Amino acid sequence: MKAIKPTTRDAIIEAAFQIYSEDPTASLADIAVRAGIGRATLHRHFSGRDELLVELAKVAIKDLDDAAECAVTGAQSYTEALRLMMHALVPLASRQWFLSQTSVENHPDILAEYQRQSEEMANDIEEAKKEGCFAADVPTTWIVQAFDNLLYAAWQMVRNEEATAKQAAALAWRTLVEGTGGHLHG
Amino acid sequence: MKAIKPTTRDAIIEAAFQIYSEDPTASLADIAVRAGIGRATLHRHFSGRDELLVELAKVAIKDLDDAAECAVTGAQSYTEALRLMMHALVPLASRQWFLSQTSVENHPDILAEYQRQSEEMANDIEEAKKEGCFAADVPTTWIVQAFDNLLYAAWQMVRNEEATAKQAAALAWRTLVEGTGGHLHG
DNA sequence: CCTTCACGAGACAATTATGTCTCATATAAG
DNA sequence: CTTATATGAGACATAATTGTCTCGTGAAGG
Repeated sequence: MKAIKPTTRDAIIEAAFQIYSEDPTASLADIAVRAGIGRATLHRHFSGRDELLVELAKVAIKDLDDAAECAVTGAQSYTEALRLMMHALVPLASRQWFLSQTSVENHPDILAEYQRQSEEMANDIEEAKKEGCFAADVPTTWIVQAFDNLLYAAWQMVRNEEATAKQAAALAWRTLVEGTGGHLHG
Repeated sequence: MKAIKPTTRDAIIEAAFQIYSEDPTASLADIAVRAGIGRATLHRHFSGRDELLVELAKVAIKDLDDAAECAVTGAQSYTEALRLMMHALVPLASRQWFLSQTSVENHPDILAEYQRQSEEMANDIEEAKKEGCFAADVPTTWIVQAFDNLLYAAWQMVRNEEATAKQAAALAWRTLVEGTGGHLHG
């Protein structure tokens, strides 16, 4: 029961993330095709759409958590940690996207994890504020929103092949902190 | 045939925009309920989902175009026009959202209009660059992405009742131009 | 060679979404 | 009052999706 080859399961999950970010109305058959497997095999790994969605949420939270953790440990300040997080999260934007779009609000433990993650982000931003990275008169909730959406913007740039992940992340961070403005406030 | 009361049709379209932004997998029955009408009535106005989607795209483009036009005419510079557009578009973010998400790419005229709109936006940003609003070394495509996504971030703030439309639009514009940074570049 | 096991393909039923139809009702115009 | 029209409710058929099942295959391991 547990000896299922992990790559197939992973392929399903990755395909689901990809397709969901492109077309949220996609059917399970579409996901199976994208994963390069048969539809029956998908049902061997996940009893149905609900179970798959819950699993996607769990994986998304774990991947994002790991990436964030990894970024934070390599930083010597909250400001630097957030900058590293931007870079680490751009390739995982499909996960972030899934979590922000899907209403897994009925699953209490996933909702709790999601909220904990959000609070952690808000906390990091508050600390970065104290370090002088963000202006004190800008609401933290806005900075969180801006961070998430600029992250998504960076991902779109990469998807459109208009920038590399590194370039896009740098642009997103620069925009968040300094804006795209010219010399007017130098 | 043409004497259909406009309010019912409008109610359907508005309900569809709302529901679509919340749950893209919603059924036509869900839209009918949200619009406060019977499911059969929806089919009297739109032959099916395809026709509804095309109509939504047309309405979205028109609403956005009107709002943008109105904003531009009241401005004396491209920079000011873009700032006014941000304010004008926040309440219409569900339209922007729909256009960016839905794949109406099979409909040639809608696709053409959408691209024309995108190019116009890119052009306005290029002009604003010349006015000194945006740094020359930032790609225009990124500024477009950032504008759209910060617009969406502002809309989320309003939806979460964490800010008024005016406040959120001001935050989005400030972030786009100056960023959320502190005193580091004052 | 033989067994096991994950898999793909496809048949099948159940569920859901969609599109069409009829009928009764309400409302407004004549 | 009468008529035209938009509507809601609901029956109905069709199509799409979903979930379950069986069978044959091919590869891994004994």
